[in-house]
Amino acid sequence: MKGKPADKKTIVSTLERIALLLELSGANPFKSRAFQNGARALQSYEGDLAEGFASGELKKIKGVGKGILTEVDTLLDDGTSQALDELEAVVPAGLLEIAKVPGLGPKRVKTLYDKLGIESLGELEYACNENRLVQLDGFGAKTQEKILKGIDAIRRFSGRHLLSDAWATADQLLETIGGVKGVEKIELAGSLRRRRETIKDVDILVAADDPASVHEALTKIDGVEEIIGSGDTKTSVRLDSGINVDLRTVTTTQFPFALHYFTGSKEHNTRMRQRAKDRGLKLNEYGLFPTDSEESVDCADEAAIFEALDLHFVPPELREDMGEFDAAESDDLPPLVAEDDIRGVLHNHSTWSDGAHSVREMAEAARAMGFQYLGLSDHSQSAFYAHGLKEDAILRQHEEIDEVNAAMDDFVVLKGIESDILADGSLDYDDDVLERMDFVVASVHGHFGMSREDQTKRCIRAVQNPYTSILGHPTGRLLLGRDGFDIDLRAVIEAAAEVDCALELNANPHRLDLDWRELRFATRQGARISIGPDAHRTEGLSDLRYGVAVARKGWVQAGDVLNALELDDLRSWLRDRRA
DNA sequence: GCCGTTTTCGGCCCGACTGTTTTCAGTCG
Repeated sequence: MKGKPADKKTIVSTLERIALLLELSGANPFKSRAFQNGARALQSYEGDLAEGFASGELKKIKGVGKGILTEVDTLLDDGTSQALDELEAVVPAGLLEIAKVPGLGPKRVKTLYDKLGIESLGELEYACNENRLVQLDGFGAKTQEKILKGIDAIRRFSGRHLLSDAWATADQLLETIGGVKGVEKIELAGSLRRRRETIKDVDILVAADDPASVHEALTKIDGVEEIIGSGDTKTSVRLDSGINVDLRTVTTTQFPFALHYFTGSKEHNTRMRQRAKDRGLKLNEYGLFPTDSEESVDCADEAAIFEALDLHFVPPELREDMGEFDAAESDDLPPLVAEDDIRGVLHNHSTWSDGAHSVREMAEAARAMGFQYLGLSDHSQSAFYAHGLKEDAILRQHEEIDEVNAAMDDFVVLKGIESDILADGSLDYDDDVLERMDFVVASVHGHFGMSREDQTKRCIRAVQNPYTSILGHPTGRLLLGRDGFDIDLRAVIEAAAEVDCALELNANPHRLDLDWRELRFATRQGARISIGPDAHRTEGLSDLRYGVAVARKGWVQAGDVLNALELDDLRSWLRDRRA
């Protein structure tokens, strides 16, 4: 069936789908991995895939060979993939769902399908209730019970959690378990330490004299709903919030190796191990071993492990095998932005639109956090749902801001607006109103369903408007809720960089938009990033920490961040932008 | 399927835990 050309995202996800289907079809597992690797390699390819294919650049990428290029070719041409079509003809779609049940991998999913004809979650549940799994080789009563629980959990929880929720849970656990007698070291590991935007489970690593008491402490914590598993070195529990916690114990000597290992990512670890192997060493969670030796190389901390493999220290946020090895080899790792670098915040709401606190309350809270300025950007007139401001309300709000400013000599409230970007890409007020603003955040709040082409044009027009200081939450996504709207994001980023319009990294934990994967592209184009809390109450200001965390993950430096500027520098930047 | 300053064939990261076994396969991270 002829279709339209696939974009990069579709091509990457198609290759990943092929990899999973290959596993489920019982093919050579290395073939499946090859497709996974190929998908990853293309994902991190900076250029345009169609151009790269035409010029022969894609052929040079490690992990992309003849077989994968064949699929890419047809996907680029008409969006089809013969490999995918053939696999989908053989493997029922429901098996992909079933593979998400904890404890069920490709082998068992295949067994269930081959022996019992199970090809959907519902059928699986029915078969468990009919006690039909126990008759199969390798299955037993406990497995059946576990699968039923897994199906239930999938339905109750998406299985993933916001960075903010997982982080808050982890902070509490670190305090409680860190207080257990005999605990020498305790650290967060896993995707939470890497600051991924959503988290599957909280990983905690402990070095302790008496591991058993540490494991016991976790199982006794308030809010433990189920103990999933418990051994000498690992305990897993599910909290009533639905968050899973994995606790591992090691010795003090092993700690740095285990911390690195359990921090991941899996892809980063694979590269590290290969790198160790290339140097005649074996790396695992217990140490770094020369060939034929039981004695590990001595490493006091993670930095020493990197050093032993001729690398500079890679901050956890960057460990995604997305360029950190090249940078760590050549000492090109950037100094990442830190919370201390932030001088103020530029996207906030007050009671004038849909916020919960007044101008003065927001200002005092921001000042107490050590900021120099607060940019107030209430909603614009088209945003009826959020009590957007008409022109006369803007005038009155500005009077109130002047009063608040007059009462503070070491802090400034900047006059801004979060202007809806209308369907045609224009802003929500006439120029003479925008002229009165210190800054403008322009955001899409409606017409999400426009075509990719029109949406792209719309946002490019908005960033090219000299009154637009910042493009707000550029994709409109809500994590675990809805995908961003269809848009050629890179084209918008390039357009913004061209005219020096800043891009927002919205720090609200539900958004974290711009995505960290795009931040590096944006800063390379020279675009400024505004880390905005989008606070609707004073407490919301502290969401900034999630924004900074994700900015770090996107290789952002203080010099890239608009609101790391001192007030005077920010003001002149805003003036220049408009000029 | 991909890769190769020992290779065009024969590898492809490694270990813990679980549940099923009676020495191990499958799953997970």
